[in-house]
Amino acid sequence: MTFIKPRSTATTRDRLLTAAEMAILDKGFAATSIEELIVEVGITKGGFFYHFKDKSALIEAILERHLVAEEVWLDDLFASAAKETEEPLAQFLVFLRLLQEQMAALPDVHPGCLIAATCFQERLFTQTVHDLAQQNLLNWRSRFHARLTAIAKVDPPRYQIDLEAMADMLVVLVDGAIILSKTVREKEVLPRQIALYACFVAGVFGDVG
Amino acid sequence: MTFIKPRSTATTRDRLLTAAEMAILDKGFAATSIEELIVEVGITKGGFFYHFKDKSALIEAILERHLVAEEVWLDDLFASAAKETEEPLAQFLVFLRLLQEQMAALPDVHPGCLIAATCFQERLFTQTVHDLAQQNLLNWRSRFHARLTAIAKVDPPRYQIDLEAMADMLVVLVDGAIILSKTVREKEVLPRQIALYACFVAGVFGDVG
DNA sequence: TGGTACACTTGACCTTGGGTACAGTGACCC
DNA sequence: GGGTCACTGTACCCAAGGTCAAGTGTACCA
Repeated sequence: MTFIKPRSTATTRDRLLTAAEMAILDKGFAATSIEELIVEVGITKGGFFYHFKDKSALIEAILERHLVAEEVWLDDLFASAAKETEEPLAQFLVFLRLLQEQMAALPDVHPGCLIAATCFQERLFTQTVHDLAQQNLLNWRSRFHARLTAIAKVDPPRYQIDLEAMADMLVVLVDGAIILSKTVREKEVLPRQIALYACFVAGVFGDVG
Repeated sequence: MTFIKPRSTATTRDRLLTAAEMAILDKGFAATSIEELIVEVGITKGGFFYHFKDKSALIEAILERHLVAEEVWLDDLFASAAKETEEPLAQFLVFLRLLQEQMAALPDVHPGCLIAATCFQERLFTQTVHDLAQQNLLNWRSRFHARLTAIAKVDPPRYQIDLEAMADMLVVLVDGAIILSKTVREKEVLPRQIALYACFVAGVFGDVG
């Protein structure tokens, strides 16, 4: 009766993470039970707690993995943009266009932002989780801020502007657009906001007709 | 032993709503137990379920009350702005300034947006809750869109711009800024984003130096 | 004055789900 | 052939959501 699958090293843990990430983005952390995850992955409760000491450890691991993946993804987008042009403003606008295209290409409403999902569950998570989320957003902020500073050096802004707030604005727009998009069930919201942000940037630094 | 307080009509229900709203904004819906609410309000479990058939009914009621309060608050801000000037663009900019001031005056990081808190808990709530949230955001969208259209009639935009996206942008910015603000624990984020949005609006429609 | 509706209380009980504990067990590795 | 890894299986605890039925003081109304 005891059907034992071949030893699967880290695969089971990874499949657990993937199943959990999808379920959490889909319906939220609290609504995702350990039970359904182990059924999906095909292990038992003991197996789950062998990998993660509790539910919080699970979301910590998801966030960590997510952070790395997102970093790579952002790097790729920046690299693609850098291939097209060397001029900082043009490069940033290409990056925004790529970002917009990727968001528009998603089949459904954006599955949602893990950070935001954890943000409204304060007491449910450990400090580590909140620290990871913070680190992630600060990373976006500083990356965009560096770009904007580089742009401002070449193309000084037409009027006095808060570059740090402008860097934050993209982060904020993405998270906010996901909320609006999910709530009103319109997938165009996110790409449209990115496009509008690009307009803003172009209007501040460039000469738009 | 049975200590019976004077009949309190709707007060108990209202106190329950207030306690729940604060707790939910503070730590999330899932982390808020019925137990702690009834202790705070000083009733028993039976009393709770007398007022609300379940936890979902509680958040429905909170959202309903919130929707009304927010509407009044928005109306007041618009009315105050209308007192200062009649010109649509100037009026909207005054409104944004007032909004910014109110957000900056909050003692802490903004307690958070109920809509966003529900958005990432899809399966935990009833359809009614999501419909209420949707209605709320669509209300903001259409209000701001009406303002922007009025502005565009008097001061045509300097370049082709998507006014609906621009209306959404304010909604998106507020929700997104709350997330960023809560996550990185910087209360200035929200007022700064509103200020930046005002810059954007002024830059699109007005003549800024 | 008496009746009825309201706003609860009390307490017993059920279920789900997170979490613990621990003794196995097959596969793989040295 | 011994140890470790990656689990299984079982049994059990606790918190929290939720149900049910019977009771009780208060207020208002006829």
